[in-house]
Amino acid sequence: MSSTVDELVAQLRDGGSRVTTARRLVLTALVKGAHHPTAEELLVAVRTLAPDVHASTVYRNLEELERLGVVVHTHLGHGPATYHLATEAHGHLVCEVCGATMEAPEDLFEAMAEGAKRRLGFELRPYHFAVLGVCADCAASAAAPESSVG
Amino acid sequence: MSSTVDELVAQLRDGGSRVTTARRLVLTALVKGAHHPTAEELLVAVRTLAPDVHASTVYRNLEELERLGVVVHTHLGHGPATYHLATEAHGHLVCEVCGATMEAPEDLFEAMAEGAKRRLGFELRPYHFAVLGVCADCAASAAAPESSVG
DNA sequence: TATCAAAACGCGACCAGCACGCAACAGCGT
DNA sequence: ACGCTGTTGCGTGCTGGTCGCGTTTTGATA
Repeated sequence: MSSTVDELVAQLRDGGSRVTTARRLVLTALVKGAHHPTAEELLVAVRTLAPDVHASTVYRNLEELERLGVVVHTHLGHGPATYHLATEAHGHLVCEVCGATMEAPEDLFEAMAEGAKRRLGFELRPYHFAVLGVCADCAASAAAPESSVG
Repeated sequence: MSSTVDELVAQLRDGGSRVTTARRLVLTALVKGAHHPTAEELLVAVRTLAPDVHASTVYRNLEELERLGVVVHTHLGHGPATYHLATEAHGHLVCEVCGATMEAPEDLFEAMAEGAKRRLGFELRPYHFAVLGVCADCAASAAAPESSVG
């Protein structure tokens, strides 16, 4: 599932894009770094190896990579967007209370997708925005007497 | 279903908040105005009757109204948040291609909510972010030869 | 009806997240 | 090695929203 940097670089060339240091480092950070990096976090990672890379370069690279279908971005909440490889696309469940993020099982959306398609002709792409809710832990805390987090 | 301004004003007083001109006008705009107004659109509506109301006043009022559970906000896409009365809360389906917004049938989320609860202990609140996808019209256009929107 | 503390307001400054224009630079086909 | 053109660094700008501060307004009380 997880692509190598070289494979992604090949995708770039196939798409007619050039392969630059900054671009390769962005891909490396996406392949080897944390799970849901923001543009800012990617910038930091890139700068550990190439300190002069500018923020707008990272934004432009992410835009280009997204155009080529190499990466996708997802909104997990009110903060900045998070990025990951298109091959790792998946839905997200985010707890409104504690902010915990979990990957949604692939089939969780199936019944809803099928219903939307059949009843409305609407083809769900439920990966772009997270689905919010309350995680098991926070639901338990809310039921308990002392905690009313807010 | 749709509350009156007076009822909402009563909710404000119950919550310990004062009732000001700006606040009443925000509520009026929410009750009588378009379906998914942004803060900016609410500001414009308010200003038709009270031209000197400041943007930050509208933002602060919406924040306070949300804290009191009178209104909720929803993100329909990458743009500004949209607001509506808490009594009218519902899920949204937004077309990634043409931007069309539709209200999701209440039961569309049922199977998914039940699955998330049973398998992950996660209580879905699927109203805060829209669920994206491709609407029937755009799906038809994409299938047709000439169009490949992007 | 007058008083007054606290809530809300107007205003401007500020912030995050990101887009853009431009000149210099660098990838890569030749 | 050359040159075309995509990419970069840098600054500047934009949108959507927040914050601090001094003034005004609300509404409980006298």
